[in-house]
Order: sequence, then structure tokens, then C-alpha cells
Amino acid sequence: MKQDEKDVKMKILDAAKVLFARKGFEGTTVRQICDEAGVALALVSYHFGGKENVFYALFDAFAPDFLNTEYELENPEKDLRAFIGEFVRLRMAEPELINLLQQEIIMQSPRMEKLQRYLFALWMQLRRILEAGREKGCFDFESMKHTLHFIIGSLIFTRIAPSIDDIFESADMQGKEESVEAVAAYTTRFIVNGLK
Amino acid sequence: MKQDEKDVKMKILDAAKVLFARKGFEGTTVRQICDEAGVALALVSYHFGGKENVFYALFDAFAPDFLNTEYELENPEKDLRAFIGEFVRLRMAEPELINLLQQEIIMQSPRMEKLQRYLFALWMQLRRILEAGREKGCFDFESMKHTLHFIIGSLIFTRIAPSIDDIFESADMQGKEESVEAVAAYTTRFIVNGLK
DNA sequence: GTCTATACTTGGATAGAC
DNA sequence: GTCTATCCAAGTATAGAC
Repeated sequence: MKQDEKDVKMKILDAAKVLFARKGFEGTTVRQICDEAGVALALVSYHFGGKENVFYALFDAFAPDFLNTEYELENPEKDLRAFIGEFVRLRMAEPELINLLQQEIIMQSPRMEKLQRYLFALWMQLRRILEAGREKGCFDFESMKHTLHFIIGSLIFTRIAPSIDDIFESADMQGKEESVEAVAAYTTRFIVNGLK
Repeated sequence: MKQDEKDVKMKILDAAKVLFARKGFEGTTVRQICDEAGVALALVSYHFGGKENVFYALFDAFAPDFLNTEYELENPEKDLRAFIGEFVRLRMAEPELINLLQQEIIMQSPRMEKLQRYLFALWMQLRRILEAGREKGCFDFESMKHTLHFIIGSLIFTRIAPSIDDIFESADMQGKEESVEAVAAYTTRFIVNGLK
């Protein structure tokens, strides 16, 4: 029965993750979540205490991966490459979560206040890497604020429109599979060059 | 009376623009729009025929600016700089609209289908500039799809969180005003370098 | 054209049977 | 723990007075 409970909670979280990413928090109804999860309407309230808590539980379930590396700042370019690599890995492992996060950031939703708990440290790590790199002369940029936006924007924005993306996807890959390493390499190259 | 009508429609559009950007399309109610605009609830239906049409009217009202330049592709780097400059100008003139657009792109909302009418040409222009630059040897990149994402992400993403951005804002500027030209210059530099 | 009042629908959350 | 049935609040849209 403990197994069943976890099963249902997980089914709800999985369904909510996809729906929130696709239709937004407000655009998703508890009914849709429960239908998709194949469970009764009442179970969201029972297990989580409401729709909003499902949202937070989503990040609690996956957030530990957000921040597991400490950087030495001895070699900022190496640190930045590692940071980008980690972010790309997370993004490709949990695209819906990154999608949802991006939405919430953009609209400065009231839910962001609690999410900042996880994110603040992440942005600060990136900032420290940039600062260290600027002082050591390996990065060159003028505005810290805009540079952070450029980098995070490059890292986080992964969709124009399915119809358009598919055109380029097939032109790029010619049927080959797209590996995480390859995407990380593209991303690192673009960002690191942007800081020269 | 024609003046009054336009006045009310404009008041609704202005209110909707801010609210949609901030709370999303689904998160915004017609009541909020009308309250903010200072008009009666019924007027959204009367003038626009529903909430969804307010959304489209917003882009109809501002979209002409989206695409007013043709590029010769003789000098792709110059074209790219011009493209970025135009986008940054639009973004700083209409931040709410770009915000809203970004949300809709990310969640692939059903409203995107109509919006693609305006956007498709824009993305294709950027793509042509990149292609031309790649052939002429002034740009170097591997994946067209990801490169477009990087560029658009850098152009469009302008917010982490007010509390965080403000820290860097004041550190960057030390009280000075931030000009459109300066931001366009930062952005151009980051993106153009990223393509080397 | 604009307002107030209201009809109708949908959403979140709970009560109570199992 | 899970279900069905229901309550209540909130949303969109309209009817009808002015």
C-alpha cells in the first residue's frame, strides 16, 4: 500500500509535469491532471493538498539535480563549460520542467518566490564564474546583467515552433540521432565565444 | 464618438497587454482586464467578441513593426547586426508583447498557429542571414536549429527575477540610464562573437 | 456605446460511501 | 486510499436598461 501511494503520487506528478509545461499552471486543470494520470479527481487534494502544491512537489522531486557541483574558480572557462554541460544535461533529461520554469520566470509568477530558493544559488554560481573569468582576462563583457540574460536565454530557450524546428532538425541531422554531448558542445561553443 | 470607441478599445488593449504579459493568457480574466481599463465587463465582448480576440488584436496592433526591413545578404554580418538592433528596439519599446510572445512560444499554445503568420517570415529572415554568412565564411556554426535557438533565446530572454536583476543593474550602471543603443551593442557583440 | 444584472459553464476542493 | 457526487467560487458571455 505504501507502494501504491507512491505510485499514485508519481502518476499525478508525471501527468502534471507534462500538462503544466504545455498549457501553463493556470491553463491546466486538476481534472486534466487526474484524467491523464488515470486517477480520481479527489486525489490531488488528498495527496498534495491542492494544485499549487503539486507544482512545488514537482520541483522538490527534481530539484536536487539543480545544484550538485561546486566550482573552484581556478579555471573559469573550464568551470563555465562544466556549468553549461550540466545545464544542458538537466534540460534534456527534464525538458518539461525547464519549460515550466521558463514560463514562471518570464511572467514572474507568484510561485517564483518559493522557486527562488533553488535558483538563486544557481544564478550566483554562474555570476561568480563570470566575475572570476573577467578578472582573469579569459572573459570580456560589459554588463553582468545582460550577459547573464544572454547565457541563460541561450541555455533555456529550445523551441521556436514544432513545424519550424522540424525543418532544421532534419536538415541538420539527416536522420542521425542528436546526442546530449553534441548539443552541449554546440551550446558551449556559442556561449564561450560570445564572451571573447 | 469614433474617438471614444477607439479610446475604449485602446484602453482594453493596453490593460490586456500588461496583464497577459504578467499573468499569462489563461491566468488573466476578462474582469481584470476591464477593471484595469476602467470599463464595464461587457465591453470586451462588445468590441472584440471575446478574450481570445483581444489577444490577436494585440499583435495586430503592434505586429506591423515586426517585419519592416528586407536584407540584401551582401554583407551578412551587417545584416545580422541590423536584425539584432531592430529586435532589441522592438523589445525595449514593447517589452510586454515580447514577454507574452515568449510565453506562447514556449508552451506552444493553440494561439501560436495564427501568430506564426507574423513570425514565420521573421525566423526565415534570420535563417537566411545565417546561411549566407556561413557560405561566405563570416559565420561558423554546426547546427542551424540550435544556433537559431541560441540567438532567439539571447534576444528574447530579458528577465531572471526582479530582485536579482536589480542587484546587477545597479552594479552595472551605477545610476546611469540604460540606452537602447548600449543594449543593442551588448547583444550584437555577444551573438556575433558566438558565431565565430 | 456603455452600463448593471444575470445566465451559464467550468474549476478547485470536499463529503461521504466503499 | 480511492472513488462518485456535490458544493461553492470564479470565469465568460449576454440580455436589457439607459
